[in-house]
Amino acid sequence: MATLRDVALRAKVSVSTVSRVINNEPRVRKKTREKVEAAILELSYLPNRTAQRLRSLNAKNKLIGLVLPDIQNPFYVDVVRGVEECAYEYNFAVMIGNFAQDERKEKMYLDVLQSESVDGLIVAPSHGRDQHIARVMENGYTVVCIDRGLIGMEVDIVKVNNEAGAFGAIEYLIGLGHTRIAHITGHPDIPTTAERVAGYERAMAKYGVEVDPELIKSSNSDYQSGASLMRELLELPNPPTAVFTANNLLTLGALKTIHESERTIPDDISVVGFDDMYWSMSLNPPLTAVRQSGYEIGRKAAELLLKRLADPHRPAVSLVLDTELIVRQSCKPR
Amino acid sequence: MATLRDVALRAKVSVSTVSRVINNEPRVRKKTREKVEAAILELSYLPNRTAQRLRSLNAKNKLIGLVLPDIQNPFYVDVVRGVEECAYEYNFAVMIGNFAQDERKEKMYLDVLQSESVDGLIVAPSHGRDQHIARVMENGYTVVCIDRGLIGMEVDIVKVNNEAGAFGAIEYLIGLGHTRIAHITGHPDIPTTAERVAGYERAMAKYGVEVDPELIKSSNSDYQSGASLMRELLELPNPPTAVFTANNLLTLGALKTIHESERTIPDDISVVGFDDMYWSMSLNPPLTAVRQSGYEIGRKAAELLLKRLADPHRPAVSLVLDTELIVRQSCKPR
DNA sequence: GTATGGGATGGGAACGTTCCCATGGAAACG
DNA sequence: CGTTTCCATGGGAACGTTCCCATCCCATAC
Repeated sequence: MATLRDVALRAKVSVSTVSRVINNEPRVRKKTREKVEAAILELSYLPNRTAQRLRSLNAKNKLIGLVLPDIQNPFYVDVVRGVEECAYEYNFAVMIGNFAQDERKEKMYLDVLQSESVDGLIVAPSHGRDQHIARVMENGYTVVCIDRGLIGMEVDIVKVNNEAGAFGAIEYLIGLGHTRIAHITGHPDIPTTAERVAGYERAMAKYGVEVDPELIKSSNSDYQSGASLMRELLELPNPPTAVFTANNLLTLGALKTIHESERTIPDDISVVGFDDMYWSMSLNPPLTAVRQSGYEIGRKAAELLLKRLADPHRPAVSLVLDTELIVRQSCKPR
Repeated sequence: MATLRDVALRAKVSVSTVSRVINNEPRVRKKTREKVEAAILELSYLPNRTAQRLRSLNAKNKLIGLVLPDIQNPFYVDVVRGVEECAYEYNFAVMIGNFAQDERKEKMYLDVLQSESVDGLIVAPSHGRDQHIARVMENGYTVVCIDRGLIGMEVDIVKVNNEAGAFGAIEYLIGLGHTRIAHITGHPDIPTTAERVAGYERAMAKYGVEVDPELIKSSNSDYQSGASLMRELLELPNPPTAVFTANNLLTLGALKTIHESERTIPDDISVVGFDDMYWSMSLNPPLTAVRQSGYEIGRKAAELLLKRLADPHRPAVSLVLDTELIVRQSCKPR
């Protein structure tokens, strides 16, 4: 591949001048610039980003890292879209690491991205006391957290009001006359889990509905867990009449179990899921869900990161977006 | 961040020696190695991959690029998983570019990844005569194509037998007594589209079912197109009794339209989709689909790439995986 | 005409590595 | 004991940029 030097030789100018041209610096005579541009075209020269990055310490790398817990989860796919679209507009490239809820893998990706000298990172911490991310911040990297905060750290956060979202879902179910409302939650260490449980409990308390501890189930935040926890609930001597699932994957898993058990929704059991998907209305039945826009979260996070890159001394911001209850047909009055 | 030099100073050895340690070269005395390792730990040193990459021309960068047409499509998410898992095992990092079916964006990501001096690329070409990818190969990069080939190029390919997959789906529908079978296909320029249409036509021909051209619809390969093409089909004076949708997104879009029109599947219309999803059984009704394993495709592609990196002179391989018809409940005898 | 200034350009160090080559010393051999 | 060999280590150039500094040229002011 052609280098700066090749272009310089071809255009009969110095390396410095070519560098100035590709960086759009004003101090280049029009004629020179044209000569250089011609040479660039002829050699189909591409700046070597590796060398650029090695050399410059300013935010010129045009690369941001995105570290996600689970790319299988459609929610995070939306986040990717949001981040990417914003980054693209500003000519930033995005490097994605998917750690699949595996903390070792998370650390590995964090290390790799630091080694790549990214300008900044957008991360969904595996839990609130994520040491690895704290370490990254100590190393001077700009970080924006999504979905989950970081305890005791001054850091930009974009998330959703999980407590209120869950509260709304439960309130809705209670309004339909349900009292035996189960909650399939995510992994207990994930901050959003606690927030969603809190919303559940607050709603139950507000309407004086007793919380039966055996109706709150948790293990992991994945499809398998959703399926198996739902099975446990259905096998209870006094099974729930409604279930609130704490994320996408859990919802899908729970639906699978319910369908396998030959029960029908919402006649036998009502379902509200956290996380909406664009194809939720094609589910059986069209799913009533608490929508949080992954796209919006991703986009805002990227904007925040880019802004902070421009002004590192801006105080940390905590952006809490609202959720919306999308009522479809998976719930029925009791 | 600590550099090689810092570590060298701390361990009282030369930079070269430290470099040897981090590259596991044998020619280092045990005592020296331990000294260096201690220093690395104390300074929590991370090799700067940017500098490593700049310097070394061998396949030591441990970075592969993955360029995908649409990360919204669950199929490609599975591909990502497959690639990533294989890469992780070999300590490679993956850099993902999602070009959202936008050729300009595709070129941008291809350029960026070249500029990043990746070791190799896994790409799903936007179409069979993709000039951009050809250019990348001319530049000497190792490329593996997935899902779609590259006309007239000696390149590794991992794909699925689309023609046979489609054939099987149509054969199944004909076996149920359907004759007015619509086909909602993807973008006409995408090679897989043509292959799937060919399978459709071969099946129709084999069983002597007349092909009504107005039942073959195409525009783009996305959710919106699926929805609107399905609408056109339903508005036909003599609507189809079955529909075969050529991918994931088209299927979901078509389902949306059918549900909105208050028709029921499979009573009013039977549906077979290309692409299975882990939650297909939770759709309304559980979807009959042609399964292709994105995970397997991604994994094989990564293996092929890594192998070729080790042996650049290996002749190009074309891996064609089989599809499988998963019969659920979205079809009914006519 | 000389001095002053500023815009355009070139030269070269530096970024953090790798890798070739040089060097020193211990072991092995006669 | 001297010579050879080999292993462990160090020195320093190179990778392709950026950016500081120096230089040169030309215009303007005196």
